[in-house]
Amino acid sequence: MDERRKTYLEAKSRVLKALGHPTRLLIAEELGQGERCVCEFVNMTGVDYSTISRHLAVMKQAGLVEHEKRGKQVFYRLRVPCVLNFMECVEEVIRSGAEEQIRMLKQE
Amino acid sequence: MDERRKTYLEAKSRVLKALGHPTRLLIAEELGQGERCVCEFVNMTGVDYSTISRHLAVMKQAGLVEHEKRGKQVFYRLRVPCVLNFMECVEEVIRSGAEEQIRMLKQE
DNA sequence: TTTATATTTGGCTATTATGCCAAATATACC
DNA sequence: GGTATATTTGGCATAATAGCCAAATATAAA
Repeated sequence: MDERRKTYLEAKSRVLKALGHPTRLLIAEELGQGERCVCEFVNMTGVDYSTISRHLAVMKQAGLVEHEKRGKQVFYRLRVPCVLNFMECVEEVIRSGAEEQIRMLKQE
Repeated sequence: MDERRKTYLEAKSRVLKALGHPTRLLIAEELGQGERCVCEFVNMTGVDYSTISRHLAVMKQAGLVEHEKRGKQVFYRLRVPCVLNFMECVEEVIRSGAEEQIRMLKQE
């Protein structure tokens, strides 16, 4: 496999990985509704500020979000909203997986 | 946050996480061209059979792939090909991230 | 039935990710 | 300036991932 493809696979998988955590996916989905401050994610999830802050850093690093400081608060937004379009297909994967499970159970 | 959403976020993030590794993403992309046996991924990547086998198990568990044994070989295929449609948007995230990096460099 | 090939699993180690607490920083408000 | 609020960072403990080797399993072929 050539080096270029390898590097590109790493970059692309970093983006997908940044969505591959329940809290970060929640953040992405919420940002789909518009910008949010860090505190809103803290309230919504009940996890520590420091944890949310680190999740946001992962998402920033992957290129998913950008932020802006206004007053005491920091507001985050989705840089590329098309990532939310993944969800329909992801849901299909889950449905299809569930059906498979059921089929397997019946067979045994 | 209600329990149902939490469970759903976990399922969805598991799917994205299963694509969030360079080797597994390569596997997904290759399967986009048609079914492949395990040995092909081993040859293509140079990583151990045992490692590829475990990556495939992660993808199976997430609902991304299914397999069929024929003779000595096991063939894998994508269960839900729409996951490959993510890539265009993922590439946009990367481009947009790169542009941001350049902008930041110029500012400093 | 022995042998060779393809794949998975057990076991281990090293690396990375997650999450908390406490401390640092930044900003508004008094 | 002092205080309160919002956020990030350092430090640490624990858990999860990734990858290898060796061994187990399955199947075909000799």
